[in-house]
Amino acid sequence: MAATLQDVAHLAGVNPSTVSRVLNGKSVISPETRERVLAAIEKLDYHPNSLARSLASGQAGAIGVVLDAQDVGAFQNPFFSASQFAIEQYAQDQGYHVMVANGGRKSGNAVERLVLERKVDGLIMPPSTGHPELLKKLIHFPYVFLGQPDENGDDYNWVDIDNEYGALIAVEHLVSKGYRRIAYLGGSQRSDAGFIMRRQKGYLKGIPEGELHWLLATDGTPENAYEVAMACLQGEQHPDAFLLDDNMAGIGLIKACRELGLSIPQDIGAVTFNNFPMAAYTDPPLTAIDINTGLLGTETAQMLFECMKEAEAGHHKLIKPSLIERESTQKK
Amino acid sequence: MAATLQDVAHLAGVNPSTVSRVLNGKSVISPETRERVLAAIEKLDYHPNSLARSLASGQAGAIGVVLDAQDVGAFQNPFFSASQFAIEQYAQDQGYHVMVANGGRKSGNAVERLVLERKVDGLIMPPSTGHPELLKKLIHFPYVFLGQPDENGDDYNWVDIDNEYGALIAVEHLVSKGYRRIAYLGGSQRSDAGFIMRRQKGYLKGIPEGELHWLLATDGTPENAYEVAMACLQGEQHPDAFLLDDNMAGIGLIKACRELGLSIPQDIGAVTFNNFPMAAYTDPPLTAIDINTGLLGTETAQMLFECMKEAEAGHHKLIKPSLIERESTQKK
DNA sequence: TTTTACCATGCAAGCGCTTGCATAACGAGC
DNA sequence: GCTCGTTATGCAAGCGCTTGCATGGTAAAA
Repeated sequence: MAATLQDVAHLAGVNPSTVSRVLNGKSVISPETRERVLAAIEKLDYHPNSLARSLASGQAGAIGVVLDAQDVGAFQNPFFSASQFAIEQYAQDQGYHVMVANGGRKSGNAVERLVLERKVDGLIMPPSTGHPELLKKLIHFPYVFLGQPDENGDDYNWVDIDNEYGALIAVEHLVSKGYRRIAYLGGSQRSDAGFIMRRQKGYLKGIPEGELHWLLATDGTPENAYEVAMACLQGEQHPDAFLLDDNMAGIGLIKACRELGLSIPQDIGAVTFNNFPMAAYTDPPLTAIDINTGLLGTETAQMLFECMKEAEAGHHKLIKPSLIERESTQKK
Repeated sequence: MAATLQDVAHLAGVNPSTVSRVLNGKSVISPETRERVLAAIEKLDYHPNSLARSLASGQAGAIGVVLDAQDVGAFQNPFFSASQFAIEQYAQDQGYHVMVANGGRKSGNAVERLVLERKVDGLIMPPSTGHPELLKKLIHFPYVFLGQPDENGDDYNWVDIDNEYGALIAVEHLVSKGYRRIAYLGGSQRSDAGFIMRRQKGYLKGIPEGELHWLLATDGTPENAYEVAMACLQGEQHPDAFLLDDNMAGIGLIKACRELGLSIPQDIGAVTFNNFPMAAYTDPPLTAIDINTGLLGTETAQMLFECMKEAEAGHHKLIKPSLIERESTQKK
C-alpha cells in the first residue's frame, strides 16, 4: 500500500507531527530535520492522503463549480466552459481541486451535497442556481455567482461581463465608422433577462443625439431574426446598422441582407455580441464584442478565494469586454 | 456546528455504528430502530461528512475527468464539454462526484495529485494524457480513455467515436445522392492522428469500384482548405463531392465553390464531420456526421464504473455516429 | 553559574465515520 | 428445559492526518 505519514516519520526517525509540520511549512523546523524528512518522503514516494488531511484540518481543499443544466447551452457555450478552464487553473495554483456539478432542477441537490457533505470550501455558480431557499441553507458559505443576478445585485457576490459597456462601445464603433441609424436586434427566450436590459441601456446611451433607435426582439433563433430583420429593413425608415446580441441573430441578418441585395458592410453595418468562433467565419466576418473568458474565470475564482478568507459578502466585479473589428463594419 | 453521526445516535438512543448501518443499508436493521434513526436524522438535518466517510471506507466517492489543455480547443470543443456533462450526470446517479483537472504539460501533476492523494476512485482522460510514464504510476488504477489511443489500442480501456464507420456512411450517403467522384478534404496539425487515418480508411472503403479518390490534406484552417479546394477544383479531373473532416474545411470549401461559380449541392456535394452548431447555419447548411456526445459520455462513465468494480483492463467501445442530412447533399 | 526565554520536537487527543468481532435476546429443535 | 442458531445491536479499533500543549535543550540574560 501507499506510504503514510507514519512510515515517513519512522524512516526519518521523528514524530509524525514533525513530518506534518514540514509538510505544512507553518512551523519552524531545523534544517537537518527537514532534510531528513524530505529525504524519507522522497524515498518512500510519499503523497499525503488528502482525505485524512481534510478531515483533520476541516478544509476540503476543493471548490465547486455548478453548471446550470437548465441552460442546456451552458455546455455548448464556450463562454462557460472556457471560464471553467480558467477557474481550474487558478484553483490549481492555489493547491485546490475543482468539483463540478450539473444542476437545473436537481442542482439544488447537487449543490447541497457538495456543501453539506463538506466536499468543497466554496462555490461558483450561475445566479439562476441561487434561489433564495438554497441560499438560506448556504448562508455564510463562501460563494460567487458567475453572472450578475437580475435582482438585488448588491446583496450578492458576483462577477460578470460589463454588458452595458460592451453595447456602448459597439454603438460608438458603428458611429465612428459612419453608421447613423442603429438598431438593436436580438433577444432570447427570456427577453426580460437582466443582461439584455443592460445591453439595451448601453445601446441607447450610445445612440447619437436626435437619431432614431429600434429595439427589435427575437426569440433567439436565426429564423426569427431573419424575419424580424426583413420586416424592419423593408420599412420606409430603416436602420443602416445593427447591434446583434447573439451570433444567431447575425446569421439571420446576413441572410436577410443577401436576399434584399444589401451589402454588409457597405449598406448595413453589424456588430455582434458573443464572439463565438463562428463569427469569424460568416460572410462577411462579423465585428464582435469579445468576452475574455479567461479573465472572467480568473477574476471569479479570485473573488471566491477572497470570500473564503474573509467571509464578508457583497463583492461585485464587471469585466470589460473588447471589440474585435472584422469586415462587417468596414464601410468604405 | 453541523450535526454528526454521534449526535444522531444519541438522539435516537442507539450506537453510532447502528446509525452508520442504516445509512449504508448493508445490514439488517429492525424497522423500529430504523424509524427512530431516520427521524433523528431528519430532525437534526444531518448530512454525513463525506470526508470522514471516505477516509474510513477507503472510497473517495468521486471520479476525475482530465481535460487536455495542450489541446486548447478541448474547451471550445462542444465535443468534450458535452461529454463531461453526460459523465457528470452518470456519476451523480451513482452517487459519485466529479473532479476536473486540466493538464497539458502539467497534467501529469494534476492527474497524479488526483490519484495519489486519493481524491478519486477512477479517471477519465484523453489518450494524449496517458503517456507511458504516468500510466506506470497508475497501474491498476481504474481509468478509461475518452478517445482511442493511436497505438496499442488493445492494451488500454477506451471509448471513442467509430470514425471509420462515420466516414463510410458519409460516402455512402453521397453516392446514394448521385455523387461519384468523392474527395476527402481536411486534416489537422497532426495529420498522422489516428482518427484521421481511420476516417480515411472508411472513406476509401466507401468509394465505388473504379472511381477516383483524393486524399487532400490541409493544416486545419479554413484558409488552407480554401486554397487546397481551389487548386483541386480547377484540376482537369475534379471531384463532384467532398467529405470534410471538420467544419473549418467546410468554410473553405464553400468559399471556393462560391468563387468558382459552383453550386452546392447541384455541382458539388459536401458532408462534414463534427456537427458543430455552425454546420447548420452555413450557406448552404452542411450535411454532417454527428457525434452523440451524451451517449459518448455516458458510455465512458459506464465503462469506468465497470473498471472500478472489476479491475480487468482492455475494454474498448466504439460509438456509431449518425448522419444529419442538410442541404449540402440535396442534389436535384 | 543560575535563571529566563525560546526554539524544535514529542505526545496524544481528536476529525467523523466504518467495520470485524462480540454479545444479548429470542425462538426453534430435541 | 437446555442447547443452538439467528438476528439485531453494541463495542472499540482504526482510517491518516492536524494541532494545542507539554517538554527537553540550548542560548541569552542576569
